[in-house]
Amino acid sequence: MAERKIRNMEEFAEISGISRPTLSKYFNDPDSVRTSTRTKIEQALEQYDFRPNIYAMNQNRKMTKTIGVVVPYLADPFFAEIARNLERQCLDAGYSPILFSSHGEQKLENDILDSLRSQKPAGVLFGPLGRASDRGAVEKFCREVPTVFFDANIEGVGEAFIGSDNFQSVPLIVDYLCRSGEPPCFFEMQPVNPNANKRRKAFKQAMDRLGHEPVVIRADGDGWGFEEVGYKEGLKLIEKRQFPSSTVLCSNDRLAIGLLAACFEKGLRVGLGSGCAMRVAGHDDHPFSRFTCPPLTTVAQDYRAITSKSVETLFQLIESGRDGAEKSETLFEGKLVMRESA
Amino acid sequence: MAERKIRNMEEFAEISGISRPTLSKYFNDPDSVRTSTRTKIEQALEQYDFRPNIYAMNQNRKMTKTIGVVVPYLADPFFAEIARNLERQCLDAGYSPILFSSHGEQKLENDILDSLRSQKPAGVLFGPLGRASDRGAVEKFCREVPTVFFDANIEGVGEAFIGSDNFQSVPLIVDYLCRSGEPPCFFEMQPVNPNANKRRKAFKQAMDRLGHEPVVIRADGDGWGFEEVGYKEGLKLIEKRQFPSSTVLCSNDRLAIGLLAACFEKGLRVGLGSGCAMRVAGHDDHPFSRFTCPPLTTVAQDYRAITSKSVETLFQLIESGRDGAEKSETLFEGKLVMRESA
DNA sequence: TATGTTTTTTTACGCGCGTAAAATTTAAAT
DNA sequence: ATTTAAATTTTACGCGCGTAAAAAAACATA
Repeated sequence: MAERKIRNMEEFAEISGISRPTLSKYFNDPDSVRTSTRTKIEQALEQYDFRPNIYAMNQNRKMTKTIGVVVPYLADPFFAEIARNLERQCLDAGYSPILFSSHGEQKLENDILDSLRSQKPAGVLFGPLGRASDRGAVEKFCREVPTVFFDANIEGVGEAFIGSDNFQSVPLIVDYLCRSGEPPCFFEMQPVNPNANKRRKAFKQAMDRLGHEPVVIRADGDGWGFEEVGYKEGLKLIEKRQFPSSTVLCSNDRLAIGLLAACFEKGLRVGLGSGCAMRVAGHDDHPFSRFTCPPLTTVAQDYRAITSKSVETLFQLIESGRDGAEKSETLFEGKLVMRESA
Repeated sequence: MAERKIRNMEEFAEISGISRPTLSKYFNDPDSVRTSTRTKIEQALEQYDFRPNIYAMNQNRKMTKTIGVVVPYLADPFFAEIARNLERQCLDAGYSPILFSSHGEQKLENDILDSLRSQKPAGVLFGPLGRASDRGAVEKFCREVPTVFFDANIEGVGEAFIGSDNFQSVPLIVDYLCRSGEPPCFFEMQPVNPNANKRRKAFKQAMDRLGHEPVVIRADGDGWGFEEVGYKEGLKLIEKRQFPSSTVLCSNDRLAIGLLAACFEKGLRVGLGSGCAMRVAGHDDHPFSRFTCPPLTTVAQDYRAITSKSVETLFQLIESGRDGAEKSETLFEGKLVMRESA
């Protein structure tokens, strides 16, 4: 290594004995040059460690090798995990992911889209805020940049959506709860995205099908501090004895975590055994749900599948060009995760 | 808005009536032009929405407006929170933060530094892996890019370090635990960074000072799956009745969360009241610690202060240039957070 | 060896903007 | 009104690389 400092591709062409245009081709796609020249380049690369100036590279390329990854709320480990998987898969495919979090704020989401647009990314993997998203801004963005939505859909926008099949996953756990004890009520908060709405609907359908009255409790509070809402509203409801059932299916795990804290504070034992006053279940299999007290029964989203499919879909889109095909939607099934809370 | 599509600064100069070099100045620093011209520009900007090509901008600028933010493990909400604060403060100061997570892997951390270097950032806010960091790679990086370390220090590298004063925070909670019940033992895992070591030392010192035997339990397991380690090792220790004290001070909250799960599973009631078999305390005031069962007694890191100071320090560094000054180190005090677990 | 095909080299231009220098205008101060 | 300082315009060049076109070289095939 070392020897002379290489300042640009011109100099690297000199010392490697390969012409600059060929080098340019190589750095754009290593497989686009003959193997013999490729090895020559890579040998020189080991000796002199040179990296082309990314700014000069991207300036005239119609398409960069950048992939934008946008999640609605990064402080949620669920999205952190998803982001991590998406990042890695982009990296493996030779792209450069850049990660953004909207932190639950519309303004931030719009700013991200703006700054993203000016980076001319090859494509974007977009987990939108949902209800709080600025549809107009998102539409405009998607017209310019190939976009795959995950987690939450925005109808009619973007090239594809990959998510979970709430109409499969929710009945799954409703069935389980009904056959193992008192039929559940549904505990939700102000819906932040379409998933929340679908889960409520799916709950109602499933309960109807089983011949039970579907009772939904809507907690006050909004934003992305789900645990807080679950806790505070849980406390209130317990105090007023307003839970219509001792079995509570929460719209998501984070809400359930908050509710568990409330139950604990109120001395209500949660679980299935005798001596338990309540059962609490969630949805998503949040990374921390294994460590709640008691461990949370929930239905796991297949986020491996979701991330893989999202990335694959985007790459196909990028390689084949946007051929005006209809938006594709892929939903993965959830798996019941039985733990001690219900 | 709209009318004609502006393709570059040249065209924007035409329609705005401002010369291109002045526009260039404006986009680099809006305050560097006369207010009258500034308003002219901003009026035109509202009409025609034009954004200079970032790649062309950064190509020849010696210094970009980019700030790298690197955290060791983003799936940890503690770091997610820190990252969020850092991001926002960079944004507010007119810089563009780009976020990276090393996901606990040295290779990834090195890759990040590599890709970061090629982006010529104005500076980097760096939360290193710690023990797993590649000192040589980090040193090399810091020679090229102004770097402020936070959370974990790497001695002798970078321009500044901002973190918590473990030798204040740990005695704080040790004192509390000792005066409110049985003196604690210290539960740690393979240290991932200097903080872990310092906390152990601080524990020993504090116990010595109070005239108690300082007993440390080292859990097997490494990596960043702290809850898992705390849970599994906790189970083992409880089964074998090897906890030397019924009061356990954990090296951090995530470990404590795992231990709480183990206690719950083993039917050990945690808390201070009568009828409680154990007391468990943590360190950091992790965002989820409020929602554990029971809520976790811990000592809060002042991450507001840490992030603010980190960003301020970096900006000073950037503006004043690196004048070979000695590395500065700032430590903030922790605050005792008494909840029900101890 | 001759032929056709693929790859590389040579040459040359352009991208969009930074920036330096000199000329000019504007604002502030006397 | 005059002087002085500061900001802006004009002009011009350069950054590092993408990329197109034509010429040359390398390879494949018969």
